[in-house]
Amino acid sequence: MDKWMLIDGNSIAYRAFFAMPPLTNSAGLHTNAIFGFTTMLLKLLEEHKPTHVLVAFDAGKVTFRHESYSEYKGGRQKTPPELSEQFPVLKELISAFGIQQYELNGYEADDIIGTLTKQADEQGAEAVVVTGDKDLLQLASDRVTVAVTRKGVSDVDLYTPAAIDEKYGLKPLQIIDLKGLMGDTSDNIPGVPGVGEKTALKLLHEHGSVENVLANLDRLKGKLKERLETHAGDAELSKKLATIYREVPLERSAEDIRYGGYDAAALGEAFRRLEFKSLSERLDLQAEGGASASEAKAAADELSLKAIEAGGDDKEMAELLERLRSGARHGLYIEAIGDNPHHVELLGMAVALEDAVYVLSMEAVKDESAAAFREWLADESARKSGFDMHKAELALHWAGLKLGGAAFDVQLVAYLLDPTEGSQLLSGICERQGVAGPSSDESVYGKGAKFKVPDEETLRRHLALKADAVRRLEPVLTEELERTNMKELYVDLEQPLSRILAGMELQGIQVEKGELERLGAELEDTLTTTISEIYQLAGTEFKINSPKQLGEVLFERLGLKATKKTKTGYSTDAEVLEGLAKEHEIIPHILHYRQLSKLQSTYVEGLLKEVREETGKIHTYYRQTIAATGRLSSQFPNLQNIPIRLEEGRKIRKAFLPSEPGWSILAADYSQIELRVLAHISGDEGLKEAFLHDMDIHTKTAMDVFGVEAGEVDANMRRSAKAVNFGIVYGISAFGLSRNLDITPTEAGKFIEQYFSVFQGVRKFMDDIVAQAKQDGYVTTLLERRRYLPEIKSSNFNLRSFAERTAMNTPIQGSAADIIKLAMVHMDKALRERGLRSRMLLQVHDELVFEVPPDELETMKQLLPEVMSGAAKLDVPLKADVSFGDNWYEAK
DNA sequence: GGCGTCACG
DNA sequence: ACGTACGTGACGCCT
Repeated sequence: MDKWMLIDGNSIAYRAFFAMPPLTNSAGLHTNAIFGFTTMLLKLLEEHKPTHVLVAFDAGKVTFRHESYSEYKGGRQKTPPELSEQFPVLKELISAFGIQQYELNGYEADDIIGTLTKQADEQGAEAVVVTGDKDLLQLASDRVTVAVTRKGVSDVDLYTPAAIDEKYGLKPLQIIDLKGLMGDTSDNIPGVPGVGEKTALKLLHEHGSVENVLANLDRLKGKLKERLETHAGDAELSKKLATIYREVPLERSAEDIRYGGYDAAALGEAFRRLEFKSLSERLDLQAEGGASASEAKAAADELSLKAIEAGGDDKEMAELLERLRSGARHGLYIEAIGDNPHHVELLGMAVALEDAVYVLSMEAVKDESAAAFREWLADESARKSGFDMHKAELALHWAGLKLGGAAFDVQLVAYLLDPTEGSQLLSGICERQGVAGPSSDESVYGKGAKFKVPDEETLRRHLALKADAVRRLEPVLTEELERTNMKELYVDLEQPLSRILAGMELQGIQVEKGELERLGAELEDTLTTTISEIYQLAGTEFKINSPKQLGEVLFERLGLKATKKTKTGYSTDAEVLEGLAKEHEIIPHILHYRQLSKLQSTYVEGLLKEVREETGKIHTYYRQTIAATGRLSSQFPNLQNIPIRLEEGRKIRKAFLPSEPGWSILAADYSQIELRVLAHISGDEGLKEAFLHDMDIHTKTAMDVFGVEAGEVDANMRRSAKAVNFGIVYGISAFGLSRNLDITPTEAGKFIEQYFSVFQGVRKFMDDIVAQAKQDGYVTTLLERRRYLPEIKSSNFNLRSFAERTAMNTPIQGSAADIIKLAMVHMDKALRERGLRSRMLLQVHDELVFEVPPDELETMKQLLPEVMSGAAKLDVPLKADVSFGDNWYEAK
């Protein structure tokens, strides 16, 4: 039977563009969308073996839809130039594939595809529609399947009418009604405000269509009814806009789009120009009967999967161990479910070898027959390749198991290769690297309330695919690390650090619940009186924590003047309130309330919930693959934002203690590390001079900017200079500085100009780094950590400006992060070499916190600042100030 | 789940 | 003319 494949060209190109990391050939042409498109195309051709193929594109800016709604697709971001330049090349490539493409003025690709599926249906052919846009689900029928890309491009979900029914409980055509109610921001289709997918589905399950919903409004009530009444017209219009037109006057016949395979010579040439080496090799291999990308996936599907269960035949276990002990290249995957690794559920693990994947249930791992396997897991000298072994190490620890010898971590390496990639999921990493991978966790487990562990067979297969993906990713990622000069950063810094972090987290920090509870009780008292004062002054009771209600009280009931608004209403943030402080007696009380309630909910109640009953300790989780600059982040709870600036909050730190009697908390923080880094990388003579003489940098800046002597710098001048210094580190703008100092942008601009005329090396650095980012597409830190800034070439002012500030800030913040990470690795080594019992507990970006036995206090007071300042050799000295006490509060 | 707010460096 | 300072995480409210 004939099978037509109809591809929504614009949609897939867009998806590919945003799913792939930036990629250019040596001529400077961006190629990531083309690469993603091609990877997907190859896979689809292999999987579906279509007899007819067509790629449809949108043509022109105006379609018939604009006649009924001129705002259609309005407000949409302009196609980034990095993508537009790829379209002509993509179209050539599609021709080299021997595939027909088609566009028609006044119609969108959807309409062309809709018309063709109708024709396919009439001719009794099957069709598969490929798109990134769920709107096209309306085309599904007995013969038409819609393949929608899932989080990127290389994976698709196949929607038949049955699948649509299962997922949405709707018939394909009702997708139009769904969109009519929900709207679609990306196409500027309004829908009904406040109606999202959930509400829309509920309405449609009950009434079937937009028209029926509107006809039965009397059966609804409240806000929803109101909104549907007000926006009935929008809903009807939106439905109309979402309806695909299936009578496009096409000038193509079925015969025109018959697919006869690609022209190897033309395609080879196109790949060479694009510098798609891996794709080229795959196709060459394919010509010789080797494995193509899609065949690799097929091979993965046919993995030889060996399930190892508790009390089972131990022949396979013996076989696995023998091969692991011989150092066979492998991929290890340990499935830990849950966000907090100190409280996860382990579902099993898998070890992939070249020709087989062994999947072990947790019972099997804990079984007496698996003693040798556990020994291998724990063996520090047995090199392991895995995925997020940091989390795995914690999870296994709490399950009474050890993980040692982590040597290659796919997640950590993927983070280094592109730290801005939101979540480093294995499925996404595979996609970006063009390697066959597992389905997304979400599709296997579901999410949120629907989370469910699947049947054994599905689970085993999922784990097997993950372990196998890890095994196949290792060489690919290693090559990437080398290409980007980050091998050393990984091997000598990030990988060892991940083990140190796990150690700190497992150690935990002692917290005295009694102290928190005392503070909580005090807060409670003050809160109670503050609340009643606020109610009294407002003349009404309301939820002070609700910005909506607070706004109504302040700006409507009390008639204060609203100075700023947010998306949803009045802004009531501290800046606004401080501006109103003199206008009404209630304002200081509200500010006070805010401060106390933050302390109570986040720091007293929040922290109390995190204290482990058995040990009285809090175990945070440092995340090494989140921050785009290379910093760590801390979760469950966040111990990097414990109050310090205001005395009331600072008292929280009294609850953090050493875990052994008589020990001390020792802390050391870098002094002005970011400005010292700036002095180093900019080479600015004035700035270097200041640090070589260990001057107060803000006073020195004030002297130079205001042209006065040290004695003439008053508090206000120093404050301004300090703000300028912050601004410099953040990637200065007159607007930002003006807001911070509460002066006009013009005045701020003068400050900045004055600063740059004194610190000319800094100005040069700022100019150069932006130019370099534009040229290379990325910036780097001291240790070659990389951050891509594709938006630096954007034609959108905001996006571009943001990227420029990031280009200035990331080398500074990121190098500072590199340095303290180095200090952690050096410190860990120093402690072990000297046989010290002191323990590293916390890192707070420029500060390290230890617990120290009394007999080591003197040693540590020397050693710690020494190691920290010696972590990197810069053109200016690094300085660390050390302090200690009986708790974290006292160590100041 | 999105938003506003606020804690830290 | 544009309209933001850089990097994070947690809480309460509201829909």
